[in-house]
Amino acid sequence: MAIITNRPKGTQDVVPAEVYKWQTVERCAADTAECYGFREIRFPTFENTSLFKRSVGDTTDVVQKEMYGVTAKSPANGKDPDDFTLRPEGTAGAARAAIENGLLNDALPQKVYYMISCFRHEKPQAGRLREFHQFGAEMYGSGDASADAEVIAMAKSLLDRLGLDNVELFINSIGCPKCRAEYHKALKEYFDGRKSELCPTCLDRLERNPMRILDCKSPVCQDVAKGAPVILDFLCEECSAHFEKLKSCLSAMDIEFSIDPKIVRGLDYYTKTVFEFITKDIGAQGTVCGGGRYDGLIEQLGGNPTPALGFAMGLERLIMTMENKGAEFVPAKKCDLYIAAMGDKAREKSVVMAKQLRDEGYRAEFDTMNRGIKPQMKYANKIGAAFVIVLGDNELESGAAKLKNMASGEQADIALDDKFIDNFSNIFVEEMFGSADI
RNA sequence: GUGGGUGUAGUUCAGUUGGUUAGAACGUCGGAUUGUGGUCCCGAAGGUCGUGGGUUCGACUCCCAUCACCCACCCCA
Repeated sequence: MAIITNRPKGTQDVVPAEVYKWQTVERCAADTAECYGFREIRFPTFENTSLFKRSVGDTTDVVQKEMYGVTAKSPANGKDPDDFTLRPEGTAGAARAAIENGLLNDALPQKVYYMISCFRHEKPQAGRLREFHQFGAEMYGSGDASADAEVIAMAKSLLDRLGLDNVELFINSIGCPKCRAEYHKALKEYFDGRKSELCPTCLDRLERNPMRILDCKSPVCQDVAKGAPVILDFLCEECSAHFEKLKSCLSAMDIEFSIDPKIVRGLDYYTKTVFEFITKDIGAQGTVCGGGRYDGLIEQLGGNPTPALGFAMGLERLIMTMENKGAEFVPAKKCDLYIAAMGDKAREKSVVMAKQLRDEGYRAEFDTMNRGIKPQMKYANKIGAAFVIVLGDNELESGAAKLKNMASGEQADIALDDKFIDNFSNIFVEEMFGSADI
């Protein structure tokens, strides 16, 4: 407890005993993305603040009250200090990088994915941290609904591979700027008529973004919202056709979904399709994946007009859902051979042997604690060593030692000559995999 | 920003209407005839009971403040 300072609020340490969970999710995500033709992209942890203001939206909560600014202690040459902020999400940075590096001038569609940490200054709670991690995927160039279907299918596929069948898909369309304007007008008219019933925050929303009222958790507002016009009735012909095509694509792929006209999304760049994968198993913050189409963003950021869409998954939420479900993680690899040694000469030899084994790709360990043989055995057991070899004066003299299989307890003779590693390999493969060929 | 809950060993927790050297389990380290792990047995280390005040002869226990963490609202992954 006498620690100099503890971790910042809303951040998390992942100890070695727990990383395997992260690794299984990260590897599975990368594999799935690449299977669908997405390639990894990397971009900075911080960007110019204006990037987020223009993409995520100046009026959103994320931009208004949740961003972490980054300032250098001393601005260079008396110039104005740079205005950077830690990324609160990945879509903006990925889009900026795609434009800046000319990806969008290459063969379309461009499909990218990323594994990043994001930062939002919120009050932490279950499934919500200030530094959190996202697996995201973005697809640039296609305005067709089959692209929406592909992106959703990829997300679904990852969830399936992780063993998460307790996650439900909800989709909606919030239309293009044209039909949304119509809808906003209708919404505003409706709520204006019932202003007196709305909660204070919703009165505010009425001016800024009336669609958010639909999302309000206050029972009174929900009641008022029940009679509100539905976006789907206001979609223009193109948006409506797009949504229909998406639905039939999903059905054709046997991907189950529900339509939820209340899904609005809190980021300004979305158009047409929006979707969420939600679980009820990890508390109030059950959105494990959220995404949608953002056909106007690339142009808004200075690129050529390019339709685009994507999604992000919260890695800690995924892991929590998996833990809760009892889904399987790929266990961490254990030590292959532990070299127990006694006496100076044997200890010296153990250092060399470990190096040679490691050069051949084996996970070898030896004692650096100067402990007796018994504690060494205990340690070998503790770290899950598959085999242990005991080295002492006797062995060095005779040039042979006992190789112990820790699972069975059986020991076999093994020569300590220059064929040692080959011999060990044979025994290792034989006993671990049951056959001599890998 | 607004509510609610919880703070006792590394971890998970006991601790009776306030009573003297604060306990267990797991973990760590060690021992059980000095060269062999896992089970069992024995032992050791490890806590200013979140922090600061107050009440009291006496506080882990009661009161106040403060901090931290957790959960929920809001928002989102």
